[in-house]
Amino acid sequence: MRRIADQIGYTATAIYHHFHDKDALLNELCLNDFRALGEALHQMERLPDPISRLRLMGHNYVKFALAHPQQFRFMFLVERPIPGPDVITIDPAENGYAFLLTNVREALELGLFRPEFTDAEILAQVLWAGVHGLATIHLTSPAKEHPWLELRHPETTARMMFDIFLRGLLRHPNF
Amino acid sequence: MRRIADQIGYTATAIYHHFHDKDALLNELCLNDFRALGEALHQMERLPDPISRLRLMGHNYVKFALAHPQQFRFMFLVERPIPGPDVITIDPAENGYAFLLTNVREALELGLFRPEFTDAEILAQVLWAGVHGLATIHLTSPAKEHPWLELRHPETTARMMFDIFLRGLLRHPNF
DNA sequence: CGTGCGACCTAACGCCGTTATGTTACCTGA
DNA sequence: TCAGGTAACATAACGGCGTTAGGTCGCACG
Repeated sequence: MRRIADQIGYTATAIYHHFHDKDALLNELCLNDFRALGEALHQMERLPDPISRLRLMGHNYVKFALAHPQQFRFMFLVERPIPGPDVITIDPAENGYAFLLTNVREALELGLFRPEFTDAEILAQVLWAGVHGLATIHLTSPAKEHPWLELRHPETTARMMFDIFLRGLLRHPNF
Repeated sequence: MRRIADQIGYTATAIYHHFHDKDALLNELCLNDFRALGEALHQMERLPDPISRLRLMGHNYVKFALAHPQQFRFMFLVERPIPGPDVITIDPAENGYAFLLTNVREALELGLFRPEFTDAEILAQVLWAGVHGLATIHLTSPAKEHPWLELRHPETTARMMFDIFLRGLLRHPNF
């Protein structure tokens, strides 16, 4: 808090007139990052094909994590009292998960997936887990330090992951 | 450190005679957890089929994370100076990733995967990312607090993830 | 013109990791 | 046998942290 205060030209106590405590401040900053991620995800030329949109979303997710490692770590890897239900909006334009869900639903309704897949929620979570795990590993792994782990280029790995996922998911894989 | 010392019946400074600083102590504990994870992963009836082994490994990974959330968080989600290359062994029996890698290699050599897949390392990382992301999401998500995210049962999600992965990977999916 | 209030400060509290400086019990070699 | 070294602890204190109590100042408003 003192260091933040120094950087913005105030004393630490001044911050407490605007935020209840450190967590409240961090949550506010974190919420900002979530909005940035949501924007990064749905910021794409409005592709007609939901499958292409899913691909691009995954790509953007990994790209965001690698381009803004501090923010990503901050959003998902730092233990912090979770913000109340009120602060995270449900608008797909801002909430990345909701946006993912609508795209999965669209693909489901178009009958693009194999018939055994019917639950959009669980499919969305499988897809999210894939890219999230990839991002997390690349952000937290002691990469260069340990020769037994040769981390492949994240975007290449992501592309391969999408290929595997989609071949497993799609009724008629066209690649 | 003071609280740890209290719990073990010593003063905080006594700890500094056995560990250089707090990080050294935490790294030692963390290493312990990594060994436990490695053991949990390769602790399976020696299945003849590498695909079944991969499935079971993934299942065990998620199960470990959910059964020992503190340890898992501690291993992967807590920022901490990374331990030197010397402390993590390369023996597949202890190192979970190495064990994953050998199983992927075996499946590759048996020609179980589609021909476009040749790099064991990148395949292992895709598989790891999947279960790791799933575990991470379930350990860090504000789950019940946010109605817009209906987290499905992790083991069910994991099974569906394996099905999708394997259908995308295998030359002859038999399910 | 007085009052209230928001924005900010100084000083201090209690907690934390860490260190300087003992103290004690035991082992070891002449 | 005993002097000296050493391992295993302790006490007291340091600096830094988040946080709070209390005070100052300027401005809006009846």
